[in-house]
Amino acid sequence: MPAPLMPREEVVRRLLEVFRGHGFDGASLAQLSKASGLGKSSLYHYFPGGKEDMARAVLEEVERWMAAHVLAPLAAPGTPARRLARMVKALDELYDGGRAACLLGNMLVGDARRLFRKPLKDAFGAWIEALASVARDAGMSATPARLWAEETVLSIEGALVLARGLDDPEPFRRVLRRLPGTLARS
Amino acid sequence: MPAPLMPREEVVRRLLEVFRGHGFDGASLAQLSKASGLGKSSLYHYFPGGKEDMARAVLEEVERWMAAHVLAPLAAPGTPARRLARMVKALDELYDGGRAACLLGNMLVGDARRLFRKPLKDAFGAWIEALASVARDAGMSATPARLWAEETVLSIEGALVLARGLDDPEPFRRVLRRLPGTLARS
DNA sequence: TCACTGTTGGACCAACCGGTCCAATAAACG
DNA sequence: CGTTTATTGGACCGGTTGGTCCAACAGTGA
Repeated sequence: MPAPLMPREEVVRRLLEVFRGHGFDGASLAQLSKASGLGKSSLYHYFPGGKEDMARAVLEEVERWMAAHVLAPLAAPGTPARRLARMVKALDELYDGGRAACLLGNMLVGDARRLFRKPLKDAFGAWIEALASVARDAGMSATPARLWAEETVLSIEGALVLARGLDDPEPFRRVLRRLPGTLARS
Repeated sequence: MPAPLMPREEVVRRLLEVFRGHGFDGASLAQLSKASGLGKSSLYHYFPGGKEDMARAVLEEVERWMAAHVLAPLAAPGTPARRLARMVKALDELYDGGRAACLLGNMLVGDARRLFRKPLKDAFGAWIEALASVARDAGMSATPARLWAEETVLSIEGALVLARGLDDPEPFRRVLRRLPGTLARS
């Protein structure tokens, strides 16, 4: 029983890059195979359900990543500003300073949206709830906290779209830079 | 020389719906043919360059639509608030109250982004410039006006993403509702 | 009426799609 | 060392892709 040459986690991470760049429909098995360095057979060994399975694993990886680098820091002890700052730093890396697209956002296009409606909804929902919790800790009452949280996620997603549209990562960086201030000012 | 049964404009509008729902990669010729009611041959008569040509025509149609329903109202005489309100109304219809996706946004995924980089950049750029002009008319100086304009576009795009992610058009409606106020307050 | 001509459907094509299969491999164990 | 077995590459499958082609069509002008 030979150990796998590449840990499944690493495979998933490579698949993620393909889906993130091309979306679900646009990601072909040939690309997925090339990017992962695995033959089709090995790919189907890891993911018996084919492309849909791969995308599902990628989404779960994103959920894990979010839990570790976004939800956990937001829920950790510390001042709201400090907790937000840790999320900002993680997002800046995840999105390569505004140069990379959002996997979740790209999964909302075409068949993928129907296929992954629930995990997508849950991911956005969890993110918003974690942010709202921080806002409440900063003294906001429930409803404004929720609205601020939605607006925050919305700004980040919108910034990624605009950054790709204008071919300039600046809008994304500006949104991240301003983010902590929006909490204090509200 | 028989007149075309369907004006080219109407064909393009039908193709738009397919691209907007499935993105460029996800839109197949079979879907495009069915949605337009045209056989492949007729489709290639209208668009000799194939799918890329169709997408280009769709993008041009969007540019025309934007010019008529967004840029023109924003540049028209009237108070800034009134001009903004007219754009808001148009956008609310275009995006079906937050239930429909953004064609421009979906064109940023996969090969399409490379293919249509320039028209996409121009479309976003023109939109932002028209908004910035309104902001300047409202008394803002150049730089804040530009920032406000970018933030406005970013909020709309982000709201569309979030609305689709949460499966709830409310974030989009809220952004539109609040939009006029953001100008006054800045 | 009839030739003309822009338009049409759909057969057809090679290439690629997602997916299956199996012989060959190579670490672990006896 | 040989057996076992999880893992592997890649040939292969039917179906679909984007794209081509052409015979038939239907208004128009003479």
